[in-house]
Parts: sequence; structure tokens; C-alpha cells
Amino acid sequence: MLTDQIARTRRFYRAVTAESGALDSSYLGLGRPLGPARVLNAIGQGMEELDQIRNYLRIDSAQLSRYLRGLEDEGLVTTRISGSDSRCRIATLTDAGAEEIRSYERLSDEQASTVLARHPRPKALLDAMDLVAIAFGLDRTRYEIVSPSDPRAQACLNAFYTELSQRFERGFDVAKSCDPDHADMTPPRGAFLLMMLDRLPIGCAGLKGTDHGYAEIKRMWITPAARGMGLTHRLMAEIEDKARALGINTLRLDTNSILTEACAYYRKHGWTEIERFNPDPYPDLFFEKKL
Amino acid sequence: MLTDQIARTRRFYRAVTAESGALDSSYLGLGRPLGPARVLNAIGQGMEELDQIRNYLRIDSAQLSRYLRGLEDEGLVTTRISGSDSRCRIATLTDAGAEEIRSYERLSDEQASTVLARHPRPKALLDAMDLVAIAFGLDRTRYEIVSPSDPRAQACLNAFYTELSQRFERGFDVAKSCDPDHADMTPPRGAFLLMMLDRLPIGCAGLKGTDHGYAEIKRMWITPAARGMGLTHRLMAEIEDKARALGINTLRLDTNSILTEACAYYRKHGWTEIERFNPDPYPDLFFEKKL
DNA sequence: GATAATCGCTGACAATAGTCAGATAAACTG
DNA sequence: CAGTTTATCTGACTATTGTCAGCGATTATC
Repeated sequence: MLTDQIARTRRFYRAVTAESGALDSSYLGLGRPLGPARVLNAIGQGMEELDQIRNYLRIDSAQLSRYLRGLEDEGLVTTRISGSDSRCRIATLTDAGAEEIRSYERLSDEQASTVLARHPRPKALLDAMDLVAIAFGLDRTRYEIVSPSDPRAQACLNAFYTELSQRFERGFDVAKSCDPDHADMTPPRGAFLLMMLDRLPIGCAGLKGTDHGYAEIKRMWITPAARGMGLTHRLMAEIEDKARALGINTLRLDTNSILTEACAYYRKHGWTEIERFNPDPYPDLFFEKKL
Repeated sequence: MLTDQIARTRRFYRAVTAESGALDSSYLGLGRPLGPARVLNAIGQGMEELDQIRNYLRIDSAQLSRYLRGLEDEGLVTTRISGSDSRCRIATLTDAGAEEIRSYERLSDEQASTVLARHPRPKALLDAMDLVAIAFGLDRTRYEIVSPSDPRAQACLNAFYTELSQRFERGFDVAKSCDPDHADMTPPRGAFLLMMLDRLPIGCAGLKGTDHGYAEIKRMWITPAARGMGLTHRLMAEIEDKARALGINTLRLDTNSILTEACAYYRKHGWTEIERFNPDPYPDLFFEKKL
């Protein structure tokens, strides 16, 4: 049975490497050799320090130097000396470079939508791709502090509310819940944290400042495809760090005993159950943690 | 929402290309440049005609020639002139070549099991990988006629029986069903057909010869990850071809009205409902088709 | 403030991959 | 059987990628 699982995994690898042959060559669709194209693309993804680019693309310093000079000659990239350490250099796209990146993006988008369009069950395929992408990308997650009204934050929140309304017997209506003021979840009073993989959010958590000597954790959510992989712990650790950085030393949160995984997590990780501290109708369990 | 789907698809691509960088270099783990390694591997996969190899690897004729000569010099491959067309050549692995392939296989197996071992929900990951692999590999399906006792056939049949026992209200017990004699599903009386993707079966169908002027289609099954993509039709077309080749001109089958997708398919594709023609307790619908 | 370490650059190669124009032999076509 | 097509191979290049040693300039270390 294990050999069967290995065979399935290898079949997957074969399928995607066969498929992504087409993807790799789309880099080349721009009529540029792979090396410089990858560098241009890395810069377009926001990588600036040469060190970072070298590390990501795993190319030699001499190689990168030559690629960069080539891209500079073509007027796609400029480099300047870093302010903080004048040994280091920073690469930036010129307008022409940015335009070239955009055309690459368009091409990739087209390819992606072709893949989806060709499939009779795009939703199932997307879910499967999410699971795989998250499984493989766990080490590349990043955090971002955004406004609670950021569209990516809103997307997470909507998914969260939808899930609550399905899990709670009597449904869930945000309007009836204590929806935190945006100001309370914005620095310096609080924060709203997104966990990102590539450019998509896979989880969120809100830190709501109060005037009562503690802050609350609100709207803690991880996308279903990413559950069971210890991401909750990472996200909580990250938001606790943020809280400490804001000078907060007591955290509270409310939850519902229906959300068994969450409750188990809190009990196991230094949270202690306390008395109800707000009138919100949905929660029935309340926790506190000293930082 | 569509842009979101595209972003998810592209995240998937990024994840697997980042991941399969490791995979690609495992080719190189053998200490051989990518080109010759790919050729060696293609031959190891059973590709023999140079034309076929060139086509699969998309490499130039001159290039392949040189790679082959290099592999010959190393004693990993021999080439001989094809019997049917002496312009063509056939490449075969030597023992040393086969051993090198095996060490590559071991490496790939190890990598695959590492990926699985690292994941907290290997079953979900495997299901997702299957779905993706099948979606991407649809054009590479092959058919194979095997004995019904072949382990791959047995794996399909067990999956089929398990599914039936879940879908039928009173469960399913093969022993109580009319389990066809293996001889009836073996040429020249009949056949057992596997639909393969890479080296794994994704579906099966049995053709059971009888002495009553017709043959029966039995044990028609497609793996869940591959459903909704028109594979039933392909598999049915293939087995009808096989039936014709065996000189069969009337097909019958039995099914249960619970299996709504299957019934809808039969009605739509030239099958006409007929009276019960066997005493099997599980089916309640009977079809016939003239070829 | 001397010494060591780091960063990016250039030069000099070596290895690998891709391309094209014939050459040769075999097979197909009428 | 002459002419054409096909499959493979060789030679001659070019393009691309990978590697190493060493050079200035700058920064870290003691």
C-alpha cells in the first residue's frame, strides 16, 4: 500500500513536470533566455537585494552580475547602491521592465485560465491545487499587517463568517456579533494580520486593542486546505509577537465550544479559561493568556 | 472571483515548480547532465524508437544522436537497426544502464516518500495529487488488457466493490453477485481492460463472453478522482472496439438504478433497456446494445 | 587602526544545449 | 528504376549556463 502511495506521488510529479514544461517555456515566450528572464521576474516579484535574488534563484554571483548588466543594457532594470550598506546593490525595474513583467503576467494568467477552462470540474481541481500548493509551500508563508478593510482581509473574513454560519446551529450574523471597530484593529491600538502564501491569503487573525488593560484576539481563521499542518500555532505565535511589540501583556479571546479544534488548541497552549467578559451572543467559552 | 481562481492556479504552479526543482535535479543526482539523463530515463521507461524519444523529449535529431553515442560509450545503452525499417534504430538498455535506472528509481521513490512523510494529512494530499495528476494527464491515458487476477485489476475491483457496498442500501457482497469466471473475461472469450495513467490504473471494464450470442460488460469502474471528465465514454468506446475485434456484435449489461450517472450514460449512448436476463440479486436495470 | 570578512564585479574558461547544412543509407512512389 | 522522401549521423558553429580566481570597495572585528 505504501508502494502504491509512492507510485501515486510520482505520477503526480510526472504530470506536473510534463505540464509545467509548457509553463517554463512561457518565460521564454518573451524571447529571452531563461536565466535573464528568471532574474527579471524575480525583481518583478519584489526582490531587490542582489543577495536575495541570488539565493532564490540559486545562481552564482558572477552569473547574476552578467545577467543584470545585460538587462541594464536593454533598459529593463537599473541598479543602485544600497543606502544601508554601500557594498550591496539594489535592483529596480524601469518602466520598460515593468511593462515586460506585465506582459509575462498576462501570459501566465492566460495559461492558468486555459488549464481551468479545459477542466470539467474546475472547483474540485482548484481545491486540490490549493491543498498541494499549501502543502508544498509551507516554508514560504509570509505575514502581512493590513487594514481590516483590505479586500484580502475581507475575503478571509467572509470565508470565516460563512463557515461559522454553517457550523453554528442557529447560524451566524456578524451584525449581531461584536464586530470590532477597524480603528481597534489598526496600529497602534491593534493589528490585523494576514498569513500569505505567494500572493494569496491563507489565514488571518485580528488583534483588537481595548481600554481595559488587555487586547483581544478576534477572527482567527485558517483556510480549510491548510488545516492540520500546525499553521494555527505559527499564526498565533506571530500575533503574540505583534502584541508584545505593541506593549500588550494580556490577551483574551472568546470562542464557541462547537469549534472543538480551536478550544483544544487554546487549552494546550497556555490559555486559561475565564469568566464571560463580553455580551456577544455567539461565544460560550472565554480564555486569557499572559504574555 | 475569476481572477482569484487564476491566482490560485498560478500559486499552484509556483509551488510545484519550486518543489520540482528538487525533482529535476534528482536526474542530476546521478552525476549526469540533464540531456543524457533524460534520454536514459526515456529508454528506461520503455521508449525504444529514436523517433519516439525525440518526440517525447523534444530534442533535435543531432542532439539525440550525440547523447546516444555518449551513453553507448559509457556502456549504458546499445542501439540496433530496427527489423521492420532498417533506417530506424532501436535503443536498449544494457545491464549497467538498467542498474542506473534502478538507482534513479530508488532515489525518486525516496523523494516521494519524504514528501508524504512530511505531510500531516498524507491521505488528503494524495487524493489532491491524484486529481491534479489525472486532470493534467488525461491525454496520456493508455489501455492494457490483463488477466482479471492481475493485482492492478484486483485493486480496481476491490475499490469498485467497496464503493458498491457503500452506495447500495443493503451493502454489496461479491460472493452473492454473479462473479464472472476468469476464463470468460480472458481472450478469446472476453477481456479485462485497464485504463492506465502512467503506471497506475484509473479505471477498468470487463468483457465477459457467454454462449448465448452476446457478451456482457461487467465491473465498469473509474476512480473517483477521474470522474466527470468523459473517461467513461473513452473506456466504453475502447471495450466496444475490443468486443468487435473478438467478433462480438451484441453487448449486454446489468446495473442498479442507484448508480444514476451510469444509467444516464447508458441511456444516452445507444443502449436500450431490456428484460432481466440473469438472476443476480443486485442489479435492477438491464441494457443491450448492438454493435 | 590593522586585519579579516563581505559584496559585487570582471576575466578566463569549461560544460552543456541548440541549430543548421550536408552526407549516407534505406524505403517509398510512380 | 530514377526520383523523392525519411531516419540517422557528422561537422561546424553559436548560445547559454556554470565555475573559479582575483580585484576593489566597504564593513565588521578585535
